[in-house]
Amino acid sequence: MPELPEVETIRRDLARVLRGQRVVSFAVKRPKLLRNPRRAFSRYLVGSTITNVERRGKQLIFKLNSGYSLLIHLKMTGQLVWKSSRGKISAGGHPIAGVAQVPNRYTYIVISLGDKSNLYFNDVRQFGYFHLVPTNELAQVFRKLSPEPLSRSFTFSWLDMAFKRRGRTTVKAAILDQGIAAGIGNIYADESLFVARIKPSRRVSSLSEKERQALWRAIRGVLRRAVQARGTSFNSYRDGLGRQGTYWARRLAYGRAGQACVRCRHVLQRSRVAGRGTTHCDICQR
DNA sequence: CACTTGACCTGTCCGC
DNA sequence: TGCGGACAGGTCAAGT
Repeated sequence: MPELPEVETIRRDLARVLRGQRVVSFAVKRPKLLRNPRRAFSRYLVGSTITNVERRGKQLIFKLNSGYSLLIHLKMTGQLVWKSSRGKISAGGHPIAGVAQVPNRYTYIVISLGDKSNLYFNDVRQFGYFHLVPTNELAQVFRKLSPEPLSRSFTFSWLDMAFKRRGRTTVKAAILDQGIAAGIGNIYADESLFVARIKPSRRVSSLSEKERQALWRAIRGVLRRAVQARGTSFNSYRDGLGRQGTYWARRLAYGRAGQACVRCRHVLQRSRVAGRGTTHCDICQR
C-alpha cells in the first residue's frame, strides 16, 4: 500500500512522538512477520531507546541505541498507529476525526514505550515485516535502491543512466523498479506518467531525451505534492496517528478510469501494464 | 542477464 | 442471500 509519500508522512508523525523513547515490551501475534528470530527482538529492541525514525524508499528505519536498527515494511496493507497513554489517538491533545481504532483484529504486533504509550502494527494481508539489522550494515541492505527521488542526488543524469539498463521494458515497469525510483508504487507511477504525458506501455528505449526529462521532473513533482498532501487514502492507509491522507482528492489518473481526463476531457483508459492495473489517457499521453 | 508471472494473504465488489 | 472469480497500494522466487 504505502508508497514514499505515505511512509514519509508516517515517519514524520512517529519521529515526533518516538524519539528518545525506551522500548519496554514487544508483543507478537504473528511470528512470521518477523525477519529475525524472536530472541533478536528481545536482545536488541526491548530495553533500547529509539534515537530517530528515518525512511529509505518505502521502508521505515527506527534507529536504536543498541547498535541495531528496526526496519519496517508495510507492503500493501500495513499500518503503524501510535496511541498515547491516555488511550487517545490525537495530535497536540486534540482528538482527530476518522482515526483507525487500535488495537483491532488485524493488530499483530504491539510495541510498548516508556511513557506508557503504544505503537500498533496492523496488517490485513500480513505481507509486511519487521527486520532487525545492525546499523552499520544498513548501507548493504539498501544497496540496490536508487537515490531518494526527492533528494539532490536523484539527478536527471542519474535516472537517464539507470534507464539505459532497462531499455527494453515498459516505462511503467521501469519506474516501479525500486532500483530506478525508490518509493514509487502503482499510484505514483500512473500519476507521474500522466503528468509527463507518456503512455505507460511505451518501451524505455523509445523515449526521447525531452520525454525522459519530463518524466524525471514529473516523478519529483508528483511525490513532492503527495507528501504535502500527507499521502493518499482510499482504503487501509492511515498516517502515524491513524488519520487519512488527502492526495486521493487531487489525483489526476490513478483510480479515475472511465472519468474525463483533466487535460483533454477524453475518457481515461484502464489497462494492464507490468502486471499492474493501469490508468492513462490515450489521447494526451503519447 | 533481462524480463514476466505467480505466490504470499485477506477483504471487497460484481455478476449470476 | 450465496458463491465464484477478479482485483487490491509490494516484493520475491521461479519461470521463460
